[in-house]
Amino acid sequence: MTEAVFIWSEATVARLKAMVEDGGSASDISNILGCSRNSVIGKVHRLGLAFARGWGQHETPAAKQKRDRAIAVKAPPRILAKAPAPKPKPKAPPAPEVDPTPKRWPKPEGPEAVDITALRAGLCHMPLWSDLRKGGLYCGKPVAIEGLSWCDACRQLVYEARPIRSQEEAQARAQRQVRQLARSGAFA
DNA sequence: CCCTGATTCGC
DNA sequence: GCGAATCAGG
Repeated sequence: MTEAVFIWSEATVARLKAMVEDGGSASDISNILGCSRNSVIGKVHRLGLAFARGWGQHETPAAKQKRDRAIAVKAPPRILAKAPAPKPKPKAPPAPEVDPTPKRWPKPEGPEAVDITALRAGLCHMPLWSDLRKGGLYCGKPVAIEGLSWCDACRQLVYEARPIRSQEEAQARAQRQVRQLARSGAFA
């Protein structure tokens, strides 16, 4: 069995960047990406990036709650108390129109894509796939919650932790998928 | 001792 | 370039 070797692929680096920008800690990111904390710190350093908070600074509870809430876009309204809700429901409620698996990388270009000069709070900060080397376009879609760095679709991409089996296999699969998506017009 | 990020240095 | 070991602050 070939040992799984972690590789900083372009996609992985994009996820790293996004999470760093979002204020994620080295530990958080390493757990999600499946590598060591030192690996994340070292990579961030070599990329010339910086973590949102400085040295030894623990995330303030307020900031953490805000970020956690932003990440957990759904779920907040927990109704544990037996609310005497009137519960009208005169007619069949429409099913949630949320696509459970929007597993597609954002389009390389689009009407909302912005460059670094136009990127601002409230717009999705997700770096767009293959244009990283071309000067960098960002998703630019409005975010759902203030303080959030990405739109829903991009957030799901970033926080989708993948178990690492064979790196070569994973990369080959990813490249195959990208080519197929390109052919099918997913980026068009 | 927990957490955090920073730095070094052999690979 | 990578990251374990080590260092340093909260």
